[in-house]
Amino acid sequence: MEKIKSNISETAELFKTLGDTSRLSMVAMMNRKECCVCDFTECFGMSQPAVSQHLKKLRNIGLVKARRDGYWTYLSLDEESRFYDMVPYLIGAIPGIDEHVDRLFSKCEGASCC
Amino acid sequence: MEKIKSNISETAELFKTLGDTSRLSMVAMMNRKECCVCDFTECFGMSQPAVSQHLKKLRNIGLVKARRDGYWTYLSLDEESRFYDMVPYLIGAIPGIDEHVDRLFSKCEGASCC
DNA sequence: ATATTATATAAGCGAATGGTTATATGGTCA
DNA sequence: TGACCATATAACCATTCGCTTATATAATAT
Repeated sequence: MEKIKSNISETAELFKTLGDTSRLSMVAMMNRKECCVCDFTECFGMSQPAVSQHLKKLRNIGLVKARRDGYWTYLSLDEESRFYDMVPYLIGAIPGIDEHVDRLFSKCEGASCC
Repeated sequence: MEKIKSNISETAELFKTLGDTSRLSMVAMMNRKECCVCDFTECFGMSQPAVSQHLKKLRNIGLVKARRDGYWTYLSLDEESRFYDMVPYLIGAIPGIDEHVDRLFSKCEGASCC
């Protein structure tokens, strides 16, 4: 009974978290491959703390996990997440998403991790 | 090019709008059948202006349309909306949604439109 | 006309959001 | 050790959110 209610609010929380252009784009990128924090700062032209705070929200709902390797931290969709299976559909529903993600990745060729 | 970007932000806007438990529940109810404003005030125990403002957001993104009949205004998902086809999937992805919507509808039996 | 009913809008308020700059953390390398 | 790098966190600020109360609007009904 209460579990149902919490399912609703958890799903609402997912949508809320995806309801930001930057985070939605990040998830779209991670839906294609693992990404480095510096990829995001590079291709969004966004400050490092801003990226870090967006990623924190994505980690907080369990959608994204982090892996550290030397200097860099790599982010990817967490296949343990209850939302994991929804992501490809949600992202796939965005018209022109493939071109958008292409363009974003082409912008982060200068990122320090590359 | 710019069109793609706007697709992203429009989709983000959709998620943001659905990222609220009340609005998500309203959409889940309308996904089953047309609803009256007073249904919502009744089953959410929410004030009339609060409901009205939530509905305005749903109408602003074109997801919901209104039909007036005498005293009452009836709301439903707008089949003209670019998001219309996504709704059943998005709602269907919420665990236990059917029971939740059942419970909500059972709460609005006292609504003035009935 | 006037009263009544459902709904919309306006104004105000506390809380949350998303950015900023400054600083802390923690791994790497000389 | 100490300097350096990527990332996280803290503190702050302007804007947005979601509610409230009060009032406006528009369709009945008497």
